[in-house]
Amino acid sequence: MAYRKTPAELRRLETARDHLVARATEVVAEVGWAQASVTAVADAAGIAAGSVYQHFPSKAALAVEVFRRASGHEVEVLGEVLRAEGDPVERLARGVETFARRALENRGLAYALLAAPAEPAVGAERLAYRLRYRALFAETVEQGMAAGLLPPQDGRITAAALTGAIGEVLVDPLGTPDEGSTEALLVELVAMALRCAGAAPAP
Amino acid sequence: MAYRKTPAELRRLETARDHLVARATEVVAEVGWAQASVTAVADAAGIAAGSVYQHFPSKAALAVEVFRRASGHEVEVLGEVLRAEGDPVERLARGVETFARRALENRGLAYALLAAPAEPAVGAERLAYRLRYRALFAETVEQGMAAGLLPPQDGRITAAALTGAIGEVLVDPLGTPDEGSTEALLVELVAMALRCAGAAPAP
DNA sequence: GGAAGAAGTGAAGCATCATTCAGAGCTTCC
DNA sequence: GGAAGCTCTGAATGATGCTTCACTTCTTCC
Repeated sequence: MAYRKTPAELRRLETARDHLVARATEVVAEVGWAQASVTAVADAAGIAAGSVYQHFPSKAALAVEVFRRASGHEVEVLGEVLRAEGDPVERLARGVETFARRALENRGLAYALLAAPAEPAVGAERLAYRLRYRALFAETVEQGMAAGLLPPQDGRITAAALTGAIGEVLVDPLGTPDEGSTEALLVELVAMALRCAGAAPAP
Repeated sequence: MAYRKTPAELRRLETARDHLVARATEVVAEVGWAQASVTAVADAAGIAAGSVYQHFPSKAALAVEVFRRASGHEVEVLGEVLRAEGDPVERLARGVETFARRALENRGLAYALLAAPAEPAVGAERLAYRLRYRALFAETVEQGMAAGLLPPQDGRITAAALTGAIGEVLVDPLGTPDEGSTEALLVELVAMALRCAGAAPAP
C-alpha cells in the first residue's frame, strides 16, 4: 500500500536531524573531533548509534554537516561586517575584531573549526572555508588599496596572515582567559591587523 | 654469561635507529601522519614491523621523535638567523624569508610539521614548537622596539601572526609552485611581515 | 666450535570504532 | 481495529592497524 509521510512526520524527522547536528556540534566543541565517536554523539542526542544512519550515510557526512553549519555562519557574519557601509580600513578593523571576538567566546568550537585534528573529509572542508575567510579579507584590503588608504600589496597574503594570526591566538591564547585580558588582546590584534595591511597609524 | 655490546654493535644499533627515523620522516613528508602506519614505515626502512619496537616503545614515540628532529632543526636555523649581528628589522626580514623558503623547499614536511592532522602526542609537540618559533620572533620584535625601529606593540601577537601567516601560505600556496612565483611570494611575505611589525616602509 | 644472550621476524592477538541488520515499536490509511 | 510500511534499537559484524611473542638469525665470549 502506497503511503506518504504526513507533514508533521516530516517536520519531526527534520527536527530530529537538526537536533542531532546541534548536539554533535556541542560534543565536537567540547571534546574535539577525535573523541566525538558515533556512540558519544548519539548518546548526546538521546538516540541509538544506529539511528544516526537514518539521517546521514556515514560519520564523515555528519562531521561535514557539523563543520559546514558552524563555519557557514561565521563566514556570513564576517561577510556582513566587512561589506557594511563605510571606510574599508574601519570595516577591516571591525571584521577582525568580530571574527576574533566570536572565536574567543566559543573557543572549543573555534579550535575545532580552525585547527583541531580531524578526519580528511573535514580537513578538505576546512581548507575550502579558510579560502572563503581569506577571500573576504582580501576583498576589503583591495578596496582599501583602491581608495588609497592602504599601500600596494598582495591582498591575498595579507588576508592569509590575518586568518593565520587569529588562529594562532586561539590555539594558545596569550594570557589568562578573563574579560580584561580578552579585551586587551582584541585591541592588540586589531592594531596588528591594521599594521599588517599597512594602514596609517592612528594619531 | 655477562656480555657487553661491542662499540661497533652499539654504533650499528644507533645507525639503524637513525635510519628508521630518517625513513619515517620521508614517509610522513610524502603521505602524512595518518598514512604512515608502522608497517609502511618499517617497509620503508627495510625492517619488519616488530623491529620498530626494538627502537621505540610505541608508534607515538617514533612519531614524536620524527617531529622533534625535524622541528628542532628548523628552530635552530631560525634562531641563528634571528640572532645574527645587525639591525633587528633586517634580521626579522631574513628570518621570515629563511623560514618560509625552507618550508617551501620541502612542502610535504613543512605541512606535516605545521598543520597536518596528527595523533595527540604529535599535536602536543607541535604546540610546544610553535611557541618556540613565536618566542624567537617575539624576541627580535622586542629588540626592534627597544632600538626605536618598531612602534610599541605586543611582540607575542606579532610573532603569532608571522607564524600563522607562513603556515597559511604553506597550506594553500598562492599561485603555482614554480621558481618565479615562489620568489615573488617570498618578497610579498617579507613585506607583509615588516608591515605587520610596523617597520617603516622601505624608501 | 659452541653455549649464552641479543636483535630481528612476521603472523596472530587485541582494541577500537564505524557500520549493519533483524526485530521491536510507531504511524498511516482503510 | 488491523495490515503495511516506516523509524528506532543496540548487539553483532567487520575493518583497520598497533602491539605482542614464539621462533629464527646473528653476535659475543670462552
